[in-house]
Amino acid sequence: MSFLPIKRNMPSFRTLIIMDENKGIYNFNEIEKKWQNFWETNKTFAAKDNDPKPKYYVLDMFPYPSAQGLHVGHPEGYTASDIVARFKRMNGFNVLHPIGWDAFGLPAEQYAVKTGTHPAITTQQNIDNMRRQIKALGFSYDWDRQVDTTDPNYFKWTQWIFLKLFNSYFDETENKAKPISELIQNLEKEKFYISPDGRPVNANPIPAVMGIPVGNRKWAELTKQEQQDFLNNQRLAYEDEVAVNWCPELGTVLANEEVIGSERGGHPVIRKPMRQWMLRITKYADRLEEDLQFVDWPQSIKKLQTDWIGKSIGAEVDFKVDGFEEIITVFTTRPDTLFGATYMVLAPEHPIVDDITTPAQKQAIEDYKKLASTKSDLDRTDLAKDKSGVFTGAYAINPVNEIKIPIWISDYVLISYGTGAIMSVPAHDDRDFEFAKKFNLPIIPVVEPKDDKAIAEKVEKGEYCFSGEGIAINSGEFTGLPTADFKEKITNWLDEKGLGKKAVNYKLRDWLFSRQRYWGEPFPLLHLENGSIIALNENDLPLTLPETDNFKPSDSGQSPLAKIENWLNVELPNGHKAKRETNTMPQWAGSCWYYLRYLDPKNDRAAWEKEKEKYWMPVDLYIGGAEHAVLHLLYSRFWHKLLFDLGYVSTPEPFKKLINQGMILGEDNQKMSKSRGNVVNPDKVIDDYGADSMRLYEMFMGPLESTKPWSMQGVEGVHRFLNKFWRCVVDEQTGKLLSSVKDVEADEETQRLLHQSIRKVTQNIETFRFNTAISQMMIFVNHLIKLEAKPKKAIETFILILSPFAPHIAEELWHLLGNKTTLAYEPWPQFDENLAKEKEIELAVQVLGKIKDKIVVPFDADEEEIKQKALACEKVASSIAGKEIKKIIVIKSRLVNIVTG
RNA sequence: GGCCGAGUGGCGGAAUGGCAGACGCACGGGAUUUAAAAUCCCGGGUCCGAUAAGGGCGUAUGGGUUCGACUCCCAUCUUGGCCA
Repeated sequence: MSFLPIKRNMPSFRTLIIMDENKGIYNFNEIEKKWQNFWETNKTFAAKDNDPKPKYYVLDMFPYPSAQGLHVGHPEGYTASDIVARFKRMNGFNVLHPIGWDAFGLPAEQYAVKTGTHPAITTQQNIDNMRRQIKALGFSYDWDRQVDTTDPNYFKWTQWIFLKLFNSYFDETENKAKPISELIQNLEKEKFYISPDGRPVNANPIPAVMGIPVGNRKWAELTKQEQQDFLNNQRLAYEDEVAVNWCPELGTVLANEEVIGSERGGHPVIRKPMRQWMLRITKYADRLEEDLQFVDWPQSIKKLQTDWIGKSIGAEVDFKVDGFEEIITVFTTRPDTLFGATYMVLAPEHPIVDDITTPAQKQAIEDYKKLASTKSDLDRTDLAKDKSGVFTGAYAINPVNEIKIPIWISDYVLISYGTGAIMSVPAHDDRDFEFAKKFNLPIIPVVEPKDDKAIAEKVEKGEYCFSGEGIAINSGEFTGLPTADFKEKITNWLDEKGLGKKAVNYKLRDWLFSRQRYWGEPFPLLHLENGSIIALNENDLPLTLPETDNFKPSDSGQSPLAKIENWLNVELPNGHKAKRETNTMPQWAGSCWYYLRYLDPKNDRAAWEKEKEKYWMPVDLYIGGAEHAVLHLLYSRFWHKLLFDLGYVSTPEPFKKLINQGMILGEDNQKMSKSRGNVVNPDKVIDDYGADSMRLYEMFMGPLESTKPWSMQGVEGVHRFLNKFWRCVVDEQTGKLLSSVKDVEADEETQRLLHQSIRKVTQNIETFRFNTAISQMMIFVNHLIKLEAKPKKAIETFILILSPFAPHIAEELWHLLGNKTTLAYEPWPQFDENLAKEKEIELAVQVLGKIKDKIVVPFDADEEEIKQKALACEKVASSIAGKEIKKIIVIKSRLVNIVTG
């Protein structure tokens, strides 16, 4: 007999236990390891392609393998999806439930800059660690389908999709992408001409009769350079000189969406014009917005995307500049306020600024431009800040009344929105109003609010800014029109006079797709000496990263790749020299399509096999954090639509149903962070309480989608529940089946509770309300433990409904009850409504909605019987004495309400 | 500033028009133990009653709809998230 310290269900307490007498305690560490090994060696959760069973694809947002490892927030979503995956398997579905690694990214690269360790090494270590952690939680992933975005066998296909973007154009008439080779063919055959504004247009059907429309040109008439430029203007991936968010500290540009994060990280961002790769996501703006109606996503996420796309309908209006040839075009959603435009504002970066600035203003304008370039869009549009700006000295002419209005520059106008120029209507736009007040510019009211007289008066005096709709005033021949009519009339009027046209504008910008980094997918492109760009052949993919030990970006904004000469310089088979593109793709690239690679992860001939795609897609359930509401989800949908247009995928949308798990706060109710010291380590929780307790607790905390604080004592609570159930089945001394577990028929109450539990757990899993499912299971176990003779059949059934939540203990007990194989594919128990019914029910008896008494009636009592019994109550009788009974409301199984007069 | 969500015991939460506080945590009392841990039993929204019986009040605040409101509507306050 030996005395050994055993880790048990008392994490903070070490004790000596006589081992022989405790063979049967709930040793979660051992059990969990055992079943994890079992599942792995038996490939229990391998998904079968082309199985006759109905398919179900449950996807988790794959993690970035950080050095910190798993956070307790990760297993929340992962547990929820795992419960659904296991539930669906038991319900006869062929389930695809994969995981992988979104492994490119800045942290590994920054670590490399600091230490010289290659990011691939750091990344691999982090993946190994995180995989260990995830495996320790017992998720039912098909591990043979893992993907790693940094693996050349993976990013080969990321590059392949990039080539699809590069080699496609967007056909406006069909509203879809097509191979650019088709466009070239049509141009060569002169089915298409090129319009004066550089768009491909259908050639006239009867050219012999009609001739070429004025201004249109044939492809052959263009110079080589013009052809190149034209194609670059059509490609869905194109190079452009844009004012970017340059972050000197990170040594890279950032997408607009990323700037906020960077600023929170304390890295300032400045505006800087640079040559960049862009993706023409704006071509898909309408479809990205419209197709949201087909997906089952939270309303809030759909709205975020709609707002991000930011479609607005208005007009483009041309303003002449007094004394110059140039014309300034502005976009406005309120063309009805044109008569109230008293000045114009250009973004400081607007190309016309230098041309029109008068000598006297030159210095002031220069200084202001410099100042503005150091601010990000966020700083510039911040309403809380003071408006600033400088007069250029030039005047524009308002096309509706020929009045000269001063042209200013100000950083509240962004070059990236609309045309980079606005007409200012201070009477009806808050920011214009503030600006006009500050610089003493005239305010002319042109819209009168309909209902509120007091406000109307103030608006007329120029004391109040009214941005709503109303009736036009001071607007020449248009005076008296309601806003909506006015908009339409003036837009037509402008169009007729050639002064403007109807226009749609989007907040969504083309996607800035290049980063000046090492640790990302290289672009499969070559720059020839003559300045043209050619794409690598698909057969030449993957283009891998060169080895180096210097990961520092240059100060000029070039990627570390630009310094690696033997990779950079290429000689083509024809002897021409070329340089590789030195930018790399942003982290979003790999995550844009990973859900497709899971379908066929080892395929080296194609990104995925079409048949497999047809079988598995779309993703039925996608669970992940709400922080990806606009970025990842919008980008993926964009790529998916491209692939759909080109025929590589069969569904227009990738993710059918989406659920966001809520945030988990620290025990102090604050966001978990290292600096606060409130971070919970999943390894420690699993060590002390086991994976099953961890999983169960994460689901028991509250509704999946809400934010909620962590509580170690809460973990202990669910751990006690598992322990209790263990003791319902296992003799703690011997480790054998408890002698009170017998092959007996369950009594009526046990039967009822069991079927109520099956019903509740089934329904709750279907509606993702895991917390109440667990409560119900606790109620059942609280009952079961009191039974002298515990019916074996009922226990078996209960194990099955517990198994998606706590799979290890379920498998172990299932095995102990004499079952020979895994329960992962056992049929899900069905409930019987009759058995779940209560025999007698208690009803509350109310008089005028106030509870007076309670009665007990048989389940199937009819209304009349219930009424009589309710009226017979003594307390009821006394409170209705002397009053007329108007009606009696009977809600079966709930209550009776007696309404008196 | 805009949009979205949330406010229920000491705490996490349950009840989505029908008995408010299921289930769990923490707490108090008891059993078991030499003692503890673990386990089991009992208790509990709050106020007035005596520690009882009984009753009043109670789901952020104020109003409304309804036989009946935590639940629906309007306003206000607080708070979280996202965006600017």
